[in-house]
Amino acid sequence: MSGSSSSECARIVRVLEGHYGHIPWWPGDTDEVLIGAVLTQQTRWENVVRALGLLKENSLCSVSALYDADHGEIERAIRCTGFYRVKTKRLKALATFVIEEYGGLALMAGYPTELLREGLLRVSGIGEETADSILCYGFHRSSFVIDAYTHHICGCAGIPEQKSRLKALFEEVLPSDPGTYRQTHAHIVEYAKEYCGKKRCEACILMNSNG
DNA sequence: GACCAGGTCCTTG
DNA sequence: CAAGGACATGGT
Repeated sequence: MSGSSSSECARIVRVLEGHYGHIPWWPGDTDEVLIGAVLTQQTRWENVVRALGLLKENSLCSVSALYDADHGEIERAIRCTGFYRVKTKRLKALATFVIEEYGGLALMAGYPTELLREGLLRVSGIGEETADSILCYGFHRSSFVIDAYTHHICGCAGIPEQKSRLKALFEEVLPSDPGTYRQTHAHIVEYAKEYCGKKRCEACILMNSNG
């Protein structure tokens, strides 16, 4: 608890890897990851899964289908994720970006990570976390995701930094391998869900006392 | 019934 | 630039 921030990051990565090992996380094709990344904004993943199921039943679970769909039918399918009106607009904006700027996901996949990230951040409703989730889980790029859980856990571990700083720290510490990026983020979120209660956060106690 | 969830945008100070 | 509110449904 007295090391540099980057060594603290490395410690988190090491400890959680030992604790969880490999866990499957965010399976699904690129279309599904893009859509899920928007739907999960400020929303429980279980509700996102339901919405993805409804989208599939209505043949709407793809970027190209959303591009063609009416707002009403999208809203109906994703209502259970909350913020359904604004999320429908965001999905439409994202689909429009992918189709009109790149001609589809397959072509988009041929471009470098930084270019894609800049583009995604220009889409209304796509912020840093959503963009990085799309890059990391949808396009298998080494772009580390800092979400609320990660931010919180880093605070527990004695790294009270801004999200942008944390992203740089993890990217400095991790090997440049997309699989490791995905796995590490998954570990952190699983750990947070397991140990961060509402009233008292057990993770803060565990991570400070011991490695 | 209050409180929170794997954010982002817009408005204020 | 930091802080606060809006967006909305579903679970505890």
